[in-house]
Amino acid sequence: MRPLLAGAFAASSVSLSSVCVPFAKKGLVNHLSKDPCISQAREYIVMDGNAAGEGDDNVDWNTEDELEVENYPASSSSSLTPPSGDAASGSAEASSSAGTSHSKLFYQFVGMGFSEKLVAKAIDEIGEGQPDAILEHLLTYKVLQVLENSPQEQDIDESAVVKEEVVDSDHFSSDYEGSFLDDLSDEDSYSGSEEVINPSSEDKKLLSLTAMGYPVEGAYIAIERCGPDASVDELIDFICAAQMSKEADALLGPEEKPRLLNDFRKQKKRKHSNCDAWSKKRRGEKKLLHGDEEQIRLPNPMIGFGVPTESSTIVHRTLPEAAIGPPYFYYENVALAPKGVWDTISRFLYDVEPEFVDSKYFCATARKRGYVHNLPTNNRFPLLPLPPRTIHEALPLTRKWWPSWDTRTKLNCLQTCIGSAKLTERIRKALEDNDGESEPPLRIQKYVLDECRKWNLVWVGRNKLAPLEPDEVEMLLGFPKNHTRGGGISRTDRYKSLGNSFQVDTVAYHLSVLKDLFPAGVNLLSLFSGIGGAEVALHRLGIPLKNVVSVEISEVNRNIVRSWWEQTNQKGNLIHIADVQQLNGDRLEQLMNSFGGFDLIVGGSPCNNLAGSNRHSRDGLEGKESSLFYDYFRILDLVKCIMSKGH
DNA sequence: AGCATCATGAGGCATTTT
DNA sequence: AAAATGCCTCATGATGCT
Repeated sequence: MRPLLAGAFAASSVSLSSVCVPFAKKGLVNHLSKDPCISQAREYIVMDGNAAGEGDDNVDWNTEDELEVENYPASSSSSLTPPSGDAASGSAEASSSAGTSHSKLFYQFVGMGFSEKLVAKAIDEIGEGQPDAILEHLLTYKVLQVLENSPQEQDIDESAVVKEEVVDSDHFSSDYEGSFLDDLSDEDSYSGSEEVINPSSEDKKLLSLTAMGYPVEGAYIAIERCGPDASVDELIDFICAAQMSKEADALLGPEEKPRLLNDFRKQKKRKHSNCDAWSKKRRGEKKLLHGDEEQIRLPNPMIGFGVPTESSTIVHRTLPEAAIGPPYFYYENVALAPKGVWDTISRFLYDVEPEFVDSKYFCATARKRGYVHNLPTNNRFPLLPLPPRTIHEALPLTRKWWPSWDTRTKLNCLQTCIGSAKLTERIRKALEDNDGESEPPLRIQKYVLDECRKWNLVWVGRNKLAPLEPDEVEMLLGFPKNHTRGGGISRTDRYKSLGNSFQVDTVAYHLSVLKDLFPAGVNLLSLFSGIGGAEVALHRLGIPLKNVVSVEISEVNRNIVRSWWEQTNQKGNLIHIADVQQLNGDRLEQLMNSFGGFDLIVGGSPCNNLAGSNRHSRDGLEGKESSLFYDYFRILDLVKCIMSKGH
């Protein structure tokens, strides 16, 4: 069910029941009722000016022209340049605002598997303020449509799919039909003729359940697990049982000792096996046994597909067809995201298994991150010289004051804030109270160590602890000294920009395989560039940067990258773009035409709604900033389409 | 307005104990 | 098994200063 889905939006409109499921599950429905995307949509309507009142007809993004535009990222063959010539040459404001207005709520529903036309219509009729109502509407509409046996909408969708097939035929080639059928049938139909029948019954059950007040996601999961033959009563039983024993998830792991890699591959094999064989029955059994859906789990130790220091077995992996480049892509975010986030990310990014790596295997500080990429994994090599691997090596001056009872050898994750002076003062007082002894009491040791670990404090004097200096953070993360210094950036912003950045040695190790592949250099699209972690990594690897399109919202960060670019005597071109949401297909195509496409797309989208340190708005992938992940996917998919079109 | 400073837990996994 | 404990986390918002 997966490959096509991520491959193009159009695919998601094929079959509601099979495609919609993964996106309707955990969190999405709930998150939709939160405000970020909705408020943005509201803002847009207000700004748009022509939405006088709640009228259905006045919202211009539902006109036919706009629908044409909406379709272009999906059915790319029809037009990557919108059909209306004036749209291409139109003002930047007009085209970009039309693009951004759909990017959140609209794309979320489209991502759930509803056709763009349906979604636009539903949003138009109901309004952005009631996402749940929109969802219900979409489900109801789909069911009614099937019941009434009016294939109009489906005809439209299928035609869209046919277009897609033409475009992506080289990607899917012989595999295409298999995965496509997989997508359509998924759970049941052994022959294409049943496709219409069974989904309808499932949808009917779904509608019944939701009408009875059961949550949509629960109903979906129940149907998925109990199979299409289950009665409504059975489904209700399942939902109740699931609610009563939520801890069933915990059973997921024990016997599957091997790391995530193996789990994941097991899971994936079924998808790539022939479409007929792996029956829903088998799948249902497994899922019933294990409680909830299979989830991506973090490996232990967190060394991904291998790190230079740990002599591990060489890992081979098979990428899903849809994931294979060009271009190469590399996506990064925090490993310890809320449940289900990485499942969603992986699903969008062509079902590529995330590589979870802790940078403590590369340097003196921990940094647990997940990387989704389609790069080769053999013959990687690390940056030289190897960075210091312990605190003592990295910060030799602290050794003199480091007490024996502080057994830390690695720092914890470098974040965006540092410990306060009040805190280090409190610690100093507590230590001085027992200064006569050779060692402070265990209770004090415990207190001090807890604070040291929490705030990454280091010993700079007798009883004196301090947070790291910005240049020390630069060094630990693999950036050149003073990389973020000067040029109008404040100290606070330095910590923030650094805390949000890559660990260069880690990323460079992954990107090192590109050196042989692109001896003449790469064209790089760098989304959410920040302070240029990817650029620095490639440069230090000795991979020439030919053309770099860097998208970064923060002006101080852009200045940092610009400054670095000039100081390192780059021969290529650096093009800065501020807002990732303003980057549309036209602009991309224009850029790519000028230098022949991108070789690599790198990006780490905002983590602040995912990170554990966030007390206020850890809203998950649908959070205000973290939902920009969907723009990474959107742009990556656009580039893929454009690249395949060009060849 | 910009900057620095400070206080503010929960979620989730792993490990240990009961 | 189940409960308790340990441990870690690319942060936000309020406040006061210049």
